[in-house]
Amino acid sequence: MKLRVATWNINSLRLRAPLLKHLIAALDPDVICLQETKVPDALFPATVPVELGYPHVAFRGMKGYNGVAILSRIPFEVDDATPDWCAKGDCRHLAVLLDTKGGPIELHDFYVPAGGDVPDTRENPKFAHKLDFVAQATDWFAARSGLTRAVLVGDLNIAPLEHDVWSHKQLLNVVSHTPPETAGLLAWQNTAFVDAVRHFVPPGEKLFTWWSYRNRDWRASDRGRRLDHVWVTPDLTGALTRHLIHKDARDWPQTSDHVPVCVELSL
DNA sequence: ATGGTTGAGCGTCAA
Repeated sequence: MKLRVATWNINSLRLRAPLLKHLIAALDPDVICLQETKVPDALFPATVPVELGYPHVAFRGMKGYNGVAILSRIPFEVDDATPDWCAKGDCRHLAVLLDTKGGPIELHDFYVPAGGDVPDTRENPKFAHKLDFVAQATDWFAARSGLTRAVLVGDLNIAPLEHDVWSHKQLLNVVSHTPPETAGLLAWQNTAFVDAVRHFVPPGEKLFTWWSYRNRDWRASDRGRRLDHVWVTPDLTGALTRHLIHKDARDWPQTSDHVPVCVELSL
């Protein structure tokens, strides 16, 4: 069977729910993982996924900030035993077991803290939180050695490779591409995963999923970063059939500053 | 070096 998993930082689900039909038309995903839904669970727009053909839904949200959701055509079971990262209760992770042929696929949807502006843990508690979050996630996956049939997606808010940013040199001291962040993210990845998008695109090629709102012409300036990721456990690399970074989404009316990223597996 | 824009929800904070 074919399994397509998409991830998108939607930057307010209620505001941009109408754009999901464009995402579905372009990518035809079986599962959609969202971040920054910015909606408390009690106000989750429950009819939206059903009307789009995604009747299986999980969400973890709060007022104003953060929030993740998984919309699926495939039935799943929610893993309720995931950690409360950094003991903040801030709705940055959902894990489900997808009911796929050949056994369940464990799917993680993460929204890693952005980390504020100053890349110094003493001056900036948000940066410390970001590094702590990545370290805790690293430890948690490291303790689950031998993990197989797992997919991890999300807005990880770190561009780990030199060509994951428009200028490696100019961003080395900018939050999202500093050495402690990139080393931390790669350590996390190396606990159990391979980078499913770089499986298709060589590391020497520029690859971005986010362009700031603060550029008049995002495409012309092209000062992007690859903050959104899809990882798979090594046993699934042979099943990877294609990837899609839907850059055109950055031109949708009133869109997110992130674009959807999608990977297809043939299981 | 600085400023640039957007969302939530009405103060600013977060990104």
